Amino acid sequence: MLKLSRLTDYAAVVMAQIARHSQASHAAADLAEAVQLPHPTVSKTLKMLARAGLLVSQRGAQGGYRLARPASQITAADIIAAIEGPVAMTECSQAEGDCELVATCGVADNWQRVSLAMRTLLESVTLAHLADTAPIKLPVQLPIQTISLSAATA
Amino acid sequence: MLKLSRLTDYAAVVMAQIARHSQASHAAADLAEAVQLPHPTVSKTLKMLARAGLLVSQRGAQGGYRLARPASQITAADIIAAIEGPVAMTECSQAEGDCELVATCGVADNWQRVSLAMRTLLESVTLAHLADTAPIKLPVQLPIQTISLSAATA
DNA sequence: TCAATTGAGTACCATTTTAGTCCTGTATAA
DNA sequence: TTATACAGGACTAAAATGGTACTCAATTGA
Repeated sequence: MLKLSRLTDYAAVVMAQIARHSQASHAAADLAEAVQLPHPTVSKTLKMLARAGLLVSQRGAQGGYRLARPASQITAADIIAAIEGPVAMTECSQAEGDCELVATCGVADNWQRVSLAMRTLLESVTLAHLADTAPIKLPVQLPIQTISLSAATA
Repeated sequence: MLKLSRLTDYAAVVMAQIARHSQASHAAADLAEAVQLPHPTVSKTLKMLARAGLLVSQRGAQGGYRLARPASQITAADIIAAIEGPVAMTECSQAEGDCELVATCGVADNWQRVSLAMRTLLESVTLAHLADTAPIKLPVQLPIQTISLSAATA
């Protein structure tokens, strides 16, 4: 379904939770309680986010996690990449030359372009947007016209 | 990695192959040969595409598969949906009310908007685009500006 | 009417991915 | 120095995915 994995979903929720109180340090246990998810799973998610450089961790008493940079500078693509790896629609859009079907495939190039457009879209959504309880406005009818796909659009 | 499943990838390749010779009927075995993939897998993919109404099948000698409608009227979203189900980023963007974490989640609405934008993007890419050996031009820098995400864009 | 062709359907197995748990180690602050 | 809290890794269970095999049904044409 081209879905995010559950862990990625958790990551977004947890990040949003932290972003809403970005001054404080958040212990894994507190976050787990706040979002009603199992401790170990939240903990694992936090570790992945920290390793990806989106969070900084502080050990010891009064320690916890904080955003590594302002919420407006963390994108949805960052969060997804932290958990699932780089956003790419097909095998061959990640690393080129691995697919032995290139000759008969014939759609690789175009998939990569679509993939790129999706990545760009996800990069345009920031954590600040996600954490905002007021819904972001997405003029969803737009892309059809604005993202020109015809070869004529040189 | 927000990746397509391998079967979906196959589906796109096979559809493109059919689209390039849309007059003829294509036997599963021929297609498998053309795209260098195992027969049974291609066969399975074709059946899913046919059930989704993207292909029509003809049994018996000289039978095979043909496009149910012109390639320009079949979208990437159609193909993905045929194999993986509807494009949706999170559990709750498919059917509402199933997630018992709504209260603590706080990002559901915004994810749904992002999801919708992605679906729109995929709907704007047609099989005709994919099958075209000439790469489609995607002005990938555009969306950041054009797809306004700020709440100010009422 | 019969045989060859070709898709339909189903059941099944192997593999991989995903999710979740647990345990031990280490850094920090009070 | 002790309680707190993250780090890391090993491990298990469950689910999704991918692939195979086999049988049935429909169509064509000799």
